[in-house]
Amino acid sequence: MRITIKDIAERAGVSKTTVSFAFNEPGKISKETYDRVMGIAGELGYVPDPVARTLTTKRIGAIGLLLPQPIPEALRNPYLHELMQGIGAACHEHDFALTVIPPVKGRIVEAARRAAVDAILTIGVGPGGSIVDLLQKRHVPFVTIDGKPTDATLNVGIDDRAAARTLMEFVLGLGHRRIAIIELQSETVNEPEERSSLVRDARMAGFRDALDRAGIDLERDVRMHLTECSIEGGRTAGHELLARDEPRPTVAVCMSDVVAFGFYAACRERGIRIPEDLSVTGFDDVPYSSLLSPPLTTVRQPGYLKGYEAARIVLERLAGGSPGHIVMETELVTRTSAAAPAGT
Amino acid sequence: MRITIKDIAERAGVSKTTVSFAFNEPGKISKETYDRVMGIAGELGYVPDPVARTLTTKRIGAIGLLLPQPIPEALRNPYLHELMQGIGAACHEHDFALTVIPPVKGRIVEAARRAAVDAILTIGVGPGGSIVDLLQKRHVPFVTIDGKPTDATLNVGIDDRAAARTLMEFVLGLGHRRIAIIELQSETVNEPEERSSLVRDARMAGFRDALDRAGIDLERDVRMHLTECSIEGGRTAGHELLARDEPRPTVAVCMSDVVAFGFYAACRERGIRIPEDLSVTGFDDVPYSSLLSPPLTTVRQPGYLKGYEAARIVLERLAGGSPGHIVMETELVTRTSAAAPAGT
DNA sequence: CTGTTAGCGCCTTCAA
DNA sequence: TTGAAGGCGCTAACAG
Repeated sequence: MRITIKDIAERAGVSKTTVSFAFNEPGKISKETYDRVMGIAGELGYVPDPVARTLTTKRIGAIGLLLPQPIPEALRNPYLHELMQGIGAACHEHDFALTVIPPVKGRIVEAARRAAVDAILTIGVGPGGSIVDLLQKRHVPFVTIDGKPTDATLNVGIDDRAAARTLMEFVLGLGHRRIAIIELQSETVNEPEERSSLVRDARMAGFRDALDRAGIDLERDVRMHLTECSIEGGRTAGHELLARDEPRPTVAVCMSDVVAFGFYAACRERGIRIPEDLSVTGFDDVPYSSLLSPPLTTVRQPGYLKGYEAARIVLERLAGGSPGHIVMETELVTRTSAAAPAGT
Repeated sequence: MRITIKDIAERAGVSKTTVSFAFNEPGKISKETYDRVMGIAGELGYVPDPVARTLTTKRIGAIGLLLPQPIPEALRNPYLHELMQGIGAACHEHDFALTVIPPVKGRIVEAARRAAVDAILTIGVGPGGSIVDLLQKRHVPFVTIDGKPTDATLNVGIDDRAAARTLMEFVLGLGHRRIAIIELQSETVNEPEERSSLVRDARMAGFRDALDRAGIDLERDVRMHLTECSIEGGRTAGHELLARDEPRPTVAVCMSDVVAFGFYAACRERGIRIPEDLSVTGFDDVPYSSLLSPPLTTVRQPGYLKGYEAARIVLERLAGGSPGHIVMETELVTRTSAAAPAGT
């Protein structure tokens, strides 16, 4: 049997209220009672139960991060680490913990239903989903990251489409015409309706914008590869692409830096030089992108800041405020992994 | 006002129990009542409160990971990402969430005190600490990762000392005599008593074992650099070390891969070639270590598996089992970042 | 199959 | 400064 506030009260010959005060508002009781109560609490090893406490205070001290995939998969993407660091920074300011919430039995709504947190951050969730509906019912303030800004959903994001277009324009400007796009496949865990990836769709639209203008038909002239968002995913895609007999693309446009990393590995394993034999680009600009050889040409987006701002405004909401959407800047970072195609 | 089980019960003309059954054990009530109850719940937007539920079920569905530092700092080390992926895999099997718990006001005990979780994993906490004491009082099962196995604390770890010795022996075998060790500095957030780093101490002991045998005095002949465990920390240490006038060390032995990554950056910025001008070694063998150029010589330890096993056994404990300590294997991974010193 | 009655452990009015 | 009583929202016996 755990020892409770009642035990301490009895042993100290005071009421539960007094014990509660001792722990929460020591100023309200005399030093003598305080000492006596705390002394006994120490002896008996009493620690107030955080859950019971939450039931009345309505604060559990944690903000939830709703993941579209199981934790191991999700954490393979260093971009998420950036996001989490930013969220962690905001948590630090408010002494909050960060609860990472994976789908339950493949269902993200179910996870949202049972999450014991004060506020929630979602990744890539659209406004139409049942998650939004649920969170509203629960009265848990939430903010979407890389979602879709609407009246009903507060969002922190970037203009993925414009950023993707800029990147593709740069690639085209280099002279590339045989292009491969390494696209992110949807998580397999969610229900079909929730499964569309807003980010992927927006980036594809941006690519298409640039391609269209250059007179290139995405469906016909561009080689598409679907892959998991991880080093291994990129590596596999790289091998698949490089193993083909057809004329090799001159550039691999990866939808995420981490995928490009895997691509690097595949290239090395096959003796393909970057960028001499093949140009590679990424998206995100995580710290490793500048460490690899050659440094990766990519689109920088402020992952840390996105996480920080998202957490900050969801906490602001929790406190009764009404912050607005946030759109952040991106920047094309040209390094040496992408060059003009050979024979130009 | 939130809507509660009571509202549903009244509206449906049944007792709270029935509503509870509808949500938890639908088999125990008739289909008709079930439909009626759920219909009303749907209309009114009722979602059972996870916290209230926890008060009686004694299960909140989350396992806590107690961090010795604020989240942003801690997450700068990719080794932690590995650990978390493993923990996440175990969470997945049990439909648990993972609550990352940073120190509260610089105090890790305080964080442990208020964490609303079913079980706890700690990183690098010794058995003597107040944390262990507290967790025992709270009756929260816990397992230490990279801690110290004792009767009172279940631990999952490796033999850091032996691994470090093996690494240093390898370095010495290569012929290096001017050695620099890039050591991890303690987190600054914790109270002095909690601040010692078991891992760092064990690895230093291992280095010393090897050095002693080679007749090298660690205090006198080895250059020590303290640094934060991050890319930036390694980069800073690298610049400090390389900026000196004295004869440059021929090898930099980093206590963590991520520090070595930063060292790579510093070397590149100064035009120092690895390993021609300077050998570099790491510790952990995270995925990026084999992607960088040159691939990093390091000690592999199974981060993912450690996380997985730690979470698995703490959950086993939660379920009433009595698992034992786990010691995992390490392996020296010799790649090309370390070679014989120039002029050998 | 359904309802009644008790708590779970704590905080918080309101009085004293 | 302290105490008594009530309630937070839910589940868990135990009846019926």
